[in-house]
Amino acid sequence: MVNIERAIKDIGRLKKYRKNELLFSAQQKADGLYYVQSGEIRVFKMDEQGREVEVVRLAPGDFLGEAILFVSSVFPFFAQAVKDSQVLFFEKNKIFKKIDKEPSIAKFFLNLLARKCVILNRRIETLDLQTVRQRLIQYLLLNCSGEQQCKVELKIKKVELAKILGTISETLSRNLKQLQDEGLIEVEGNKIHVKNCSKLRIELSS
Amino acid sequence: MVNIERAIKDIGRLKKYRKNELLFSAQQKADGLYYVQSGEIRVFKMDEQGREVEVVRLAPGDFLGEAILFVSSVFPFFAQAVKDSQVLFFEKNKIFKKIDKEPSIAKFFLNLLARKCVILNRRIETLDLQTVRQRLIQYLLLNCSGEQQCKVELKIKKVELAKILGTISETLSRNLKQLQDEGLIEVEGNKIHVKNCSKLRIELSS
DNA sequence: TAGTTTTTTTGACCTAAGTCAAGGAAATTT
DNA sequence: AAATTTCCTTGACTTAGGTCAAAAAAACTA
Repeated sequence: MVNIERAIKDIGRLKKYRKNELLFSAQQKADGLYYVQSGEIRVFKMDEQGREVEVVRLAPGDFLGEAILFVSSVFPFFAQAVKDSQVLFFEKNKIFKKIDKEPSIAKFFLNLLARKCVILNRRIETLDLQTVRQRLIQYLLLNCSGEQQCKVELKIKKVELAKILGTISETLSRNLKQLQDEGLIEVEGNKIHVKNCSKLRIELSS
Repeated sequence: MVNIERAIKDIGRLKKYRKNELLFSAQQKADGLYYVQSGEIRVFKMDEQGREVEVVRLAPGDFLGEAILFVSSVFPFFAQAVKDSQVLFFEKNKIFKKIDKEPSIAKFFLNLLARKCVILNRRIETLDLQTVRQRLIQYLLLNCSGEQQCKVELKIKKVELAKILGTISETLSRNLKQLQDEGLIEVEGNKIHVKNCSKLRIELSS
């Protein structure tokens, strides 16, 4: 697997973007995919009023445009560097040529897309839960470290977490307080200590 | 592309299931993927209380287990024939061997997974909309036929549609009525005539 | 066609969660 | 350390949408 990773990076071309620079715009032909090496990339859409609606933020290690590439069309969103960033750009033609010669490359991308599907499915399952409380609990359980020490350290702002959970910061704040009052968690800044995993788990499935 | 489809079907093994028969159970090792040729397959999970929670229903032409296969693990759900059904079963090993010899097969599956990602993304976008009304409008706009004749013929029960929209049938019913009272649509059984597409489109993006 | 079952709609009621507005608390900047 | 800005929490209010119960309408079955 290590060799494959290297083989793949070999086809990539290093690109550097300064803060606020656009990687690409919506409607632009998707002629490749990106891999974030450093920095931070903001992916967003634009609504009819011209307001920007953030879709996701990418950290080092994340891919961008994998799915679009293999359905061959245009990007449905914008991508912009939030900080100075380095990305690898993989040209569509190069990838396809490489796949023809090297099946393991194909398997790498198959695995990449499959994992993406799994992540998206999990996201849908979360959004399908009715209450913010349930979605928050699910988030905590999925993100807390090992069985014993159930701790979650938020690496994003609470406004962002609220968006992920399909709600707003006020409601998130109230729900966190509620769970704390019930003695189920302990909130301290951006660290959340889950005190009763099993009780939370039971609540999710009832 | 036709040849590829045929090549793929060649690796598949025809399997027949009678009504109510299980294709596989949760936790069972995912050693292949399925393609529905005829009949109807119900995919569901089981919660801690042993209640069945339906995930999706598959019609002829649908694939099942594509994503799971390429992350190599166990099925996270059950699959059961709702009617007598015929499916093609593709063994994992065979697919992987074929991919090694035939890159176009790899591309077929890459495309399949990529399209799945796009569908899942669209689903998430829908669920991210706050109100049932918005989600319903989005559904109508995405599913109505050509520009001129904006008609939607529901091929599923309204209870099912409600689930897709992340709500319940009562709320769906009320929302349909509301839109009708506003003169935006005309409901007649399972046919919905969208009378003012542009007005609906504007509402979505405000 | 009458009877039975399934699906959809309607009504009354209530709670989760959104909006608006205002304080606090952190983090940054000067 | 004071001043700003950004982020988070709280309170009062309102509403979308869920629950329960029952009626109406469709779809089957005999």
